[in-house]
Amino acid sequence: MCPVACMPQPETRDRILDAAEALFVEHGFEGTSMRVITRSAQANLAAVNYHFGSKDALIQAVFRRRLTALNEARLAALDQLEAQAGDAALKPSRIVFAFFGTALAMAADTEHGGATFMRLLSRTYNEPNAFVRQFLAEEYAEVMDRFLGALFRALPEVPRTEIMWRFHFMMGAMSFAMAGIESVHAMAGLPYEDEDPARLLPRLMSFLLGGLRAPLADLAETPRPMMFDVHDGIHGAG
Amino acid sequence: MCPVACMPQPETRDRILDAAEALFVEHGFEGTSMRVITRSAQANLAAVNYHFGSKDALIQAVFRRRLTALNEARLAALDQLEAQAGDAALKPSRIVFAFFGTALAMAADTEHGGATFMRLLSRTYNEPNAFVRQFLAEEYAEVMDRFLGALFRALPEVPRTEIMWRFHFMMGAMSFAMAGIESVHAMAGLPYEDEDPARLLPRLMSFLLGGLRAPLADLAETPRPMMFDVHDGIHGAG
DNA sequence: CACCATTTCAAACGCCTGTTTGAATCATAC
DNA sequence: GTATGATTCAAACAGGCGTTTGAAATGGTG
Repeated sequence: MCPVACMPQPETRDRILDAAEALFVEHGFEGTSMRVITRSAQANLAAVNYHFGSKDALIQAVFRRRLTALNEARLAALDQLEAQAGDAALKPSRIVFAFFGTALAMAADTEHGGATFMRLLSRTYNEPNAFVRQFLAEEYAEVMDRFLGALFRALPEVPRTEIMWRFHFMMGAMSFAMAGIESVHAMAGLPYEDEDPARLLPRLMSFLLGGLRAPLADLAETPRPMMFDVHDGIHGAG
Repeated sequence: MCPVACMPQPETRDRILDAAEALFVEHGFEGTSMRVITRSAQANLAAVNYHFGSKDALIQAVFRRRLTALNEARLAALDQLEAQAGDAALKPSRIVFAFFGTALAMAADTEHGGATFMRLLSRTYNEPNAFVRQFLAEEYAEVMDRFLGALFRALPEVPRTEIMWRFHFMMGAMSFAMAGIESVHAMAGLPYEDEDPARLLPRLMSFLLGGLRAPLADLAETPRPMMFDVHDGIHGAG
């Protein structure tokens, strides 16, 4: 029998989690077979089903291992903000920083695997797999609720729909930031120049806050003519 | 023999392309089998290999069918800008609009399948599958080169690396814009409210230009203390 | 009509998938 | 030493995968 004291888990479990995390980033969930995972983790094929029950449960475990900590850190940062502010209104930039700065702090942690995980997480936000999507939605529910609510209160004059969209846009920018600049270099046919990851946070924050503070779009002022030219161009070519 | 009465059903090739496009959006490339594609297209299983050669070739065909037109429209819009400007410098906002406005114009075209395709394209930008990634990079090479070059010339005082990063961030925001607001509603546990897609373009453009015009980040002014608090929080919890 | 290229079709191919099984191994407790 | 539960292991399972095959059906042309 194994008493609660023997928490030092057999390391097989963790080796599998590490291997799966790295392989999922590289080849996606469906593109990564259990045989590749277990071989990479130097474990037996049946070990995944023994320790986790199924491949889907393994995917959940990979996320839960780090996502719980990340979201708790986010909530803690928001708690601290609200405690400091007292009854005063929170600055939107502080709220944004509490959410995205926390994520980038984990992404900058290359030693404990946080960087790998954040690349996986950002790539998974729009995962086609329905099971993964619902799982992520549940994991994010509380954090989203708290941060959107804080932004609603901080920007009472801005329509809530507008705030949700801008938060969505910010998530997209962060997602691509996590993925790295390599794709831009590749698509532009440029050689890849290594970047200092420490510069990513200020770069992204500056961009995010610029977008958040941008004047609200006035539908009447949209430059329609060019829009329609382009539209016709697409139809003509297609 | 098929009399005139029987509907002029689109050719098998096109039915397969349409079915594959829609299914790829929903379940990804690896999650969509040839059997599901051909059944959905009401075609024989062997039809894909007959018409396209392989599943990979089908994926390429799905993209090429619309991506070529999209990128040609983008280049045409940039050509027009440069012709109008003559020797004068281009306004960065115009360049951004030529790139992203064109994409959103296609995304707004729900009747010809442009909307479906743009959702697929935006999700595929960070595809793990190496084959798809390289194919996309090649398809994008010329457009990326032209637009980045235009931005470099329009913003000579801004470091090129900074411009590339911001362009990357903008791509991320657009990618999530294409995916729709549903995920935010789902993650926040809110009911999904249908949105007017016509409002998406001004919303996104306002955000993108706000981000593009944001002051350049000053590394020295990064709010370090909070950053480290959060960082420690993550380590402590993990 | 026959001819011929194009397209469809059912069936099979070999390989890979996630999962299960039952025995072997290990570590600990009595 | 032996009993006990946890873990590993090789082997097999049923089923799905992309692809190939060769014959049947189709449609236009001389």
